[in-house]
Amino acid sequence: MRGKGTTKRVTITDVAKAAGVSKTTVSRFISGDIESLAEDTFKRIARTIEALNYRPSKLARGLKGRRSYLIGVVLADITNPYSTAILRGAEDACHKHGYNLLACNTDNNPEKERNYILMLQSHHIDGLIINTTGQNNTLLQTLSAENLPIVLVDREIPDFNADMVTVNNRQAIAQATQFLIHRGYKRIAYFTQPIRGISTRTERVQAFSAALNEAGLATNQDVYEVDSEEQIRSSIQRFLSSSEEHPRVIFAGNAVILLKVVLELQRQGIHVPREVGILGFDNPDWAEIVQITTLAQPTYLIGVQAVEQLLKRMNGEEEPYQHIALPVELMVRGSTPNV
Amino acid sequence: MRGKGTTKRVTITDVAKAAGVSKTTVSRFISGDIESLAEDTFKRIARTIEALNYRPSKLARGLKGRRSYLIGVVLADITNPYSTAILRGAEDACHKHGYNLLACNTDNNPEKERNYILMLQSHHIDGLIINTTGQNNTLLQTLSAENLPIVLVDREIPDFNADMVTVNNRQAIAQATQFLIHRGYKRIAYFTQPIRGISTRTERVQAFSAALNEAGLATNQDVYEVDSEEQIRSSIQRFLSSSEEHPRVIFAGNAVILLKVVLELQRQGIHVPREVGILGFDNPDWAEIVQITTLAQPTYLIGVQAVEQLLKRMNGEEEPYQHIALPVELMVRGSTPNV
DNA sequence: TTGTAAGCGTTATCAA
DNA sequence: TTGATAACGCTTACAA
Repeated sequence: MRGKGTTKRVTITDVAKAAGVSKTTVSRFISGDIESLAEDTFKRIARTIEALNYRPSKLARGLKGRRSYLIGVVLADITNPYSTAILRGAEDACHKHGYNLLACNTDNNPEKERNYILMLQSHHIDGLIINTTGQNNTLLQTLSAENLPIVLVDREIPDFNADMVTVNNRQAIAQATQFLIHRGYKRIAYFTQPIRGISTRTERVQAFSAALNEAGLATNQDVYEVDSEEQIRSSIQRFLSSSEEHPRVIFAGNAVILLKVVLELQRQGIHVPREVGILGFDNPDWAEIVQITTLAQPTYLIGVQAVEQLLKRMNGEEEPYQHIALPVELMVRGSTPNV
Repeated sequence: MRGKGTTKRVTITDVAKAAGVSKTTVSRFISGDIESLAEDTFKRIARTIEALNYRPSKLARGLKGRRSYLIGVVLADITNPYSTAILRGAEDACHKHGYNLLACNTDNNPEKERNYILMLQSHHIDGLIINTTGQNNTLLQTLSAENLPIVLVDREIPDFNADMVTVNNRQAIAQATQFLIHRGYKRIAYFTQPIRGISTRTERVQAFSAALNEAGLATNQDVYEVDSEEQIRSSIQRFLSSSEEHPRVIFAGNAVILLKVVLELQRQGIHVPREVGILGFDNPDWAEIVQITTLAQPTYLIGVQAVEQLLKRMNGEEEPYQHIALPVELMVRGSTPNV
């Protein structure tokens, strides 16, 4: 009973009474079990529901053991346009199927993540979409074993059996790196957020090194794990002063790093692309304005697919777990001219 | 029962049995009613809960009539950085208090909005935060009358009694307009998304006209309601060709319009700020990169405040409804030089 | 085609 | 300090 006065909710019992039938019959109506209802009864119930303005309680339905119509989404950072787009896609898909989304934000903090997972569990979510820190694998395993459908997005967990929706990071990185080499860049620096065992970041760095090796270019020394402005500033300086004799370019591992790098270059008055080129993973809307070459992920689609996959599992599909890898598109813009 | 095999959830009954006490006693433990528990009992229950890995069901608690620990957030567009930031703030505040957020996206579509509100109701949400289309006022009134705490963010509803968290649009617009005039601009065009009775948009346009009038400048003919790229293109042309003899500037009513306008100017090769200045309401992260003067809203704070206000109401606070108007900050950048 | 009654996991009331 | 028991609003065997 919130607030002051108490207005009680219209329940299935009210409808049953008013329509002169049993709760069961009304329940059948609600669940769409129409065939087993006399036409007359059907109409009467329909009218009554309309008149009383009745809305079945998903809460009560959920408790009884079927579905809560709730899907949990646990993301590392809601503010990141990448996450937002996923959220958006997932939300649309949910709405289409009568589900609601419980949105959680972990800030890449494993404890917060754990906390959220437990909260979601206590809400009896029907499925979980998670962009995980990778530090709560046991808990996730348990939930999965308890038959909670889980879809991992963006990041994988080794030896974890679950559906996954990601992009093909290796291929994307290879494509972009080769593109840069073809354009004539001799020194390529890869800037990433701290790797910390996060699969996506590891994969991208590895693919980057592999692509450089394959092209016979120096490797490894040009991977920078950065986070703070200070780190970014010093890394940029280190890279630029060590590569003065060559055409060079910075490859930013995601949109967050990309933004910070661009801002820092600007602050230092370093001209793009004359002094250094730039290419970014993720394609934030401003990349077009600033004319930055990017790898665009189908983020919206990732969200939609994750929900679709969840729904399949919730409906009892038994097929082996799938790893859906969606394609990434290279958007060539002005920040990476031929050199 | 989702999936295939069925693992049943650990319930309060299991704990009670294992600990050799009644459900009631365990319930007391859960609800933090510690004083009425013997120390021995307390410890035993604690151990049992730990051992069985028990998590109380918020669903069941919700049904029983207390709280669902769910707060609904209905936003016009989750992708808009403005909305995202609110979501982020609200999410943080919720988490702090053990609540979860049900995130909904209406695309400014009144029917979708109505749909969502009803869905949220059926989940027994404890409170609602809404950035409304303004077309479901009756429904909102009803819910409010049924004691659902509601907080309006960003947009108001005339004659609607509820708490509100917004920014002071009039003051912000006045400040920015005067700033532009002081800088020497003689023609100022205001670009807004279709107004359609949305309070925020109306207010901003009115404040804009008022500020121009006060300064003795021509008014009204320079307000453009735009949405599609086509409309933006033609409006820009109309404005520029009608103002050739004066220093001029475009005032974008929000971040969505700002982005579109900047892109369009770029496509047409129109130089900012030499040929036309730009100022935007909202302060997306890329505004710093492109050096655009903006009005920055404390979006994160809006989300936090909305939740705090909700919690107060849920805890029975009876004070008159409040309208919290947070300050906007003018971020002066390169797109509006002295002319 | 419809209804009865038990139960989902909690909390509230009343007794002990 | 503890416990029985009846709700909360719905679904689901099982009957009729």
